[in-house]
Amino acid sequence: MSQQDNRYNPNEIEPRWQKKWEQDGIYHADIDHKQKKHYALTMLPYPSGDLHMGHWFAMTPSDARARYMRMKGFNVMFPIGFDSFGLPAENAAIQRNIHPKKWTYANIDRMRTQLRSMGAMFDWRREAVSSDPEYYRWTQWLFIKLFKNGMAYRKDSAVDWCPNCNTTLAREQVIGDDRVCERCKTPVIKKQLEQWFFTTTKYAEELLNFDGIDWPERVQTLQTNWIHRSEGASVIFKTEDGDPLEVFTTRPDTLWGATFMVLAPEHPLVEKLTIPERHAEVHDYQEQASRQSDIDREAADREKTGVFTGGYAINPVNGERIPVWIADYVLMSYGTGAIMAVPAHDQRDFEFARKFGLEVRVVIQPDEMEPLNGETMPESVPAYGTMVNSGELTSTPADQSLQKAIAYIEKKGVGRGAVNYRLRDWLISRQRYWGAPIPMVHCPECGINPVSEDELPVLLPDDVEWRPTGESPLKLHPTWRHTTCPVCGKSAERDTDTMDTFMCSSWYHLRYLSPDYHEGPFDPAEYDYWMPVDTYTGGIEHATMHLIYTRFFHKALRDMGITEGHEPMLQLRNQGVVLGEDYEKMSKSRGNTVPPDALVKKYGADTVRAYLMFFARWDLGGPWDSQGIEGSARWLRRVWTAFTEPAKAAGRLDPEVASALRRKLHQTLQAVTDDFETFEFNTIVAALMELMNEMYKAREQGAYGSRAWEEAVDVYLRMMAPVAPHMAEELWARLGKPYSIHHQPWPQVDEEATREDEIELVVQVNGKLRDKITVPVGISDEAAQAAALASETVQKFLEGKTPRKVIVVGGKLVNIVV
RNA sequence: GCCAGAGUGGCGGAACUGGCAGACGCGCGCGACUCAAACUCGCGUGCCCGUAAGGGCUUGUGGGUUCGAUUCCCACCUCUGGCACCA
Repeated sequence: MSQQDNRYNPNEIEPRWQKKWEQDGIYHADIDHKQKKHYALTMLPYPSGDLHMGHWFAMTPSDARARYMRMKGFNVMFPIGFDSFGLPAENAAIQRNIHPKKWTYANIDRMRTQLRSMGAMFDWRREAVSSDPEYYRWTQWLFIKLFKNGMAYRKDSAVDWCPNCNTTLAREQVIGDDRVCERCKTPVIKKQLEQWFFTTTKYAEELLNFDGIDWPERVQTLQTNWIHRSEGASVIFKTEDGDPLEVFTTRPDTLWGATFMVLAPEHPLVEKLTIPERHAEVHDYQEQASRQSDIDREAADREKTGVFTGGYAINPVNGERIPVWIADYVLMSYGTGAIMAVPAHDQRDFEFARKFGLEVRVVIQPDEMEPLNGETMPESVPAYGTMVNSGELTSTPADQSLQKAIAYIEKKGVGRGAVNYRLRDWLISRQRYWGAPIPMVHCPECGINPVSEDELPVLLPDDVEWRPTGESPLKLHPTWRHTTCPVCGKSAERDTDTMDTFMCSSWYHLRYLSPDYHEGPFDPAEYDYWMPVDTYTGGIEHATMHLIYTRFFHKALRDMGITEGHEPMLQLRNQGVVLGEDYEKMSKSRGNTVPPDALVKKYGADTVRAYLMFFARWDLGGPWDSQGIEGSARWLRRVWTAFTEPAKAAGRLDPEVASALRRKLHQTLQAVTDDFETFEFNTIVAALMELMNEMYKAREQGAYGSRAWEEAVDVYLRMMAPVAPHMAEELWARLGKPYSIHHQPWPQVDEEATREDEIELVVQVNGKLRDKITVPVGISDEAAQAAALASETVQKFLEGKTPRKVIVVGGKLVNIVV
């Protein structure tokens, strides 16, 4: 072979193997009941145009892990697809006057090529594209199923609206302190609209339960906080007219301290409660509140505002007549939109009471405090204490007050213990074009009914004006919305909204099972074999969106008999974010993006993969370092040289060197195996680098060509195959080993070989390292102690004093205390 | 304010169950190869004092437990993320 042929040339090697793997279908995952299955899933990408570093960082370690599992003997399915409905396609259409479909599918084509360049083990036969009619047909079918089972419903309410995207958003898609749109970061506003919702709240309690799934603590916390369960009581007050006015409270033991009530300005009873003299004022306030953005309205430090309706309500525990106010600090969207105000024990109510001169009545007296005085107290006491001024319950101690209060209201029939959640139902309607049409028909006679299943999919028309007007583009289409009622057959109108794209991604893991299946969303045989997903990888930013939706979806489908089991994904692992070299988030506007394509061209995919696994902890991510990648490139070149060029120092091999090589090899194998299990990719590469350094030394000491060397090469290539699949395959082939390395089993650790026969005994005097002595493994504690005391250096530090105590840590360390 | 997560050399990061802090890599320094540069290879590289031998210090800060703490406990500081007038 010429010098030229021998050089490591990833640009020649990588496409060649990719082509061969594809031709041979070596990554096809088919049902095989003789093998244990492993469904490895990486979050599907949105086809935004180019694969960026974030995709590589998410996918290549996931791929390496999937490859490892395959070598461990699992039948691994690692599918890929595209979450291809969504706003960017429309925005591109508007900016560049190109059809969203054309833009999307061109991007998909480009990204397929880029994804192939990663050399991942994707089974492309299972690719699913959510904007394909054969995909969204089933998205629509699932919508209808949910509707028929009472889990999709319409509601008129104040919803979040993004004025830039011109569409409604789900509560989860409004983010941060300043309540901005998840996609475009524009502050959202409220609009009163009738929209479709899914009953996610029905599963609030179950979603809090993570038993049986191995998900990061962090995600569990985020979801738990998001769902925000609070325990308390629901209590029915009555207006003077006798209308029930239900409130939720976490402190039913403070009911006797309720000195007024506050309703959200939008509360339906406001109109009726308001006396004529107050009508104008109340109306003005309602107007003002409705115009305010959520940012203003929900700013916690804002001074309380509100107006008195002139109406009164009756406190059911003591029959007291208390004034009813409206204020924007009470939200229509949480609880019942009405609260009982207990100013003595709630800071918000306290501020409100002081501002408007309302009574502050103490009903809880903390045991360790001076008696509280409602008139003079400077702030509320959100307390734990003995009940006072509370009728029959006066003197109830703190630890029983809640329970007694609930029993009391239940006995009186004015309320009951209740649980409330912050989680809202999932708003699914979007007033945009590039999404799955909601398969419902509005008939003036028969109401709203689903399209009959055999007419699915309700196709998205190509010829629309997609400019965002605030109206659904489908509504503006001259003919599309006109149809006939599936019930009476008379003319009727289609729903012109499309679905939130999170709906498409809530079940894509099921479509991967059988993307060409026509009898249902997935083939039950495939489902039975592959589901649930064993390992799911993706970004943490989806914790309260996609990951809640997909869990909800699975549970809803389970209750309809479509899926089985309680959870769709057993194990979840999150990767962090690759930052730019300036430590800032990579973005085009900052100009700090690093294009993976250029790096692949310069270094090869294997180097890019290796560096992405090596440069940071996978779960944390970190700043890119364009010099750092040289280290990974160097490593691979060293491997190449070590395995392709004969050593200069061939010859006799010292048995010591051979067993040291075997020891290091099997120790590394142990470490690499452990790290694959725990997703610690950076130390996998580090361990392989370390072993290579040792192998270089052994090579120069005559190990080359020996049995130990052959074993090391064989095991080394298998270990690196998940990380650098192309180079491993190429070297494997050059060494005349059977195709393909990716069909080889993961090597077995030889425990015997990992054992050291000598150790360095660490000797400390008063906890400080003073000497290291080489002793045989398995040395007795007595012998270790004797050896330590015999050390000259130790004697020097003992300064003739007698040891007070000697601690021997078996085969590791001796600490002499004087 | 509440709930998570994280603070380790010039930099990215390592360290199993409380036992050699700084693996591996980047960068840097010295050397080999080369006419030269790049590549490659070898050696060194936490900080301070010291010519050296050697010594002292060191995992955000301050305490504690322990023979011994990056690791456990308490308090605090900083950063990141989430939630926040949620009754």
